[in-house]
Amino acid sequence: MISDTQQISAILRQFHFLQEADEDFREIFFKHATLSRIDAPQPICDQGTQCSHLALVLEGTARVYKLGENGREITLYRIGPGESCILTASCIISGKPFPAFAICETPIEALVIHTAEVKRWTNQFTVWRNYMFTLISDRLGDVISVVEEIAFRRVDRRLASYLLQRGTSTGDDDIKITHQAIASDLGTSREVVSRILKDFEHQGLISVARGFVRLNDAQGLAEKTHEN
Amino acid sequence: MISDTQQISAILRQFHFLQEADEDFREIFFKHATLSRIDAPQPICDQGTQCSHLALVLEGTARVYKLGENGREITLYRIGPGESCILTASCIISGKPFPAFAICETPIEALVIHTAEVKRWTNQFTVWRNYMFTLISDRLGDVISVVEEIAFRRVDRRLASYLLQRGTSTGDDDIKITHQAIASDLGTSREVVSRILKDFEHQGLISVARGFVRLNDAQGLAEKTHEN
DNA sequence: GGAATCTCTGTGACAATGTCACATACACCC
DNA sequence: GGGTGTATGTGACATTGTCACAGAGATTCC
Repeated sequence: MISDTQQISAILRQFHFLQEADEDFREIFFKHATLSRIDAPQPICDQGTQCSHLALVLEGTARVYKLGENGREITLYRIGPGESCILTASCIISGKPFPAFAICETPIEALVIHTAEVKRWTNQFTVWRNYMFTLISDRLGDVISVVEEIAFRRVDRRLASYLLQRGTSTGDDDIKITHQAIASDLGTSREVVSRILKDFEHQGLISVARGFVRLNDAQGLAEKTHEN
Repeated sequence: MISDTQQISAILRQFHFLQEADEDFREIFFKHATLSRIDAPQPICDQGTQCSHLALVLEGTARVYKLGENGREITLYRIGPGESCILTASCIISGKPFPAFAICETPIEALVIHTAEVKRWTNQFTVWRNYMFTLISDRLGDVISVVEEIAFRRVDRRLASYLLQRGTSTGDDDIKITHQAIASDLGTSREVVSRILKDFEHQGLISVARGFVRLNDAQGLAEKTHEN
């Protein structure tokens, strides 16, 4: 139950579908939503488990990933403010177990809604239903993009894209991350990442140090993303 | 508009959700559904196009795949009898362009429903809505499996699994397929497939000839799927 | 029948990527 | 300062992808 006016208006700003909702639905929504905090780093969903709640993220990010037999990982997508773990939703609706792992990357503040409500609203409210459909469609698109990336693009180009994206998203040219973490995002191994980073460094595009990467020549890096 | 009683009962047998539907929805469904035939091989949806119809497949199969810059392909999933192109549905709902290619593999007989109806039913009928959600969830699961496969499993093991599956699905030990087609399904290149098939042949597991593969030792092939 | 022309498969060389074992370097704690 | 983690570097080798081109069936056309 959420009643703080300030909180409610903050939530409305994040979740666009609530703005379009009528009073009826909003009332029910805030009545059943619970504000919850999760500390990072911490697993949220484990592969093969059933989901009992849906989380709408207000603050912080979570990472949804697959784990390979050999211990390698690959990130399927991230969930940030204004988004929601649709895989959870998908599991709720289809009743299937969660097919991946989800982990809290930064402390998360989220609205938590019980499975039963999610189901009820899906049948009852068009606004909510559309929100759910859009989420699932978007994630399907995300995952298809991941397939495309790993199936067809060379690792060095993907790494270049990755660094640029990480750089601009933080607004900074210093990226605080380990080689292992990059490898886990891209679905490759640490050694490969180290090798390519060293290459980029020799070419003067970046500087690497323990735990971070600095972009020196974003322009040059951008060229690496498409052709050799 | 579909009115032939025989046809209707055949359709009911294929699409489980229609059996659970009330008379109301069924009537509307058959009123707006059109029976359509597509000859193979023929592209159905092209990447980047908008979808104007949703197809529920009665007979035949279609393949949904991604195309890489270098001309390589990878199959995301197939659509068979009783299924439907959910990517289309997803696009219809989110209004986004189709993010892949779809092609007719065998002659297809399908029920075609216009976008407007799909949207209307989704808001109006619980049965239909659930059908749509289940489809999207299932496909999301399929695509996630593809990610797992290409990210973590070795090609030889995937190929062994592929052959076994192809074999049992036809009920025959002779699989009529070219190396290129296998490569396109697995998202690798023809040369790699040829190499591994030759390996398998030397080990007495299969026989290969122009345009087909014969399984000689399914047991041995099954062992190849998990460990060296 | 035989030549021309497809499509399909085979092959070797090499580049890119993944794996393994182990060395080295840095950070932090006591 | 030494010990203990964690992060990175490196070389050897296996797997996979790419390229260029060679043959081997199949088909068509004369």
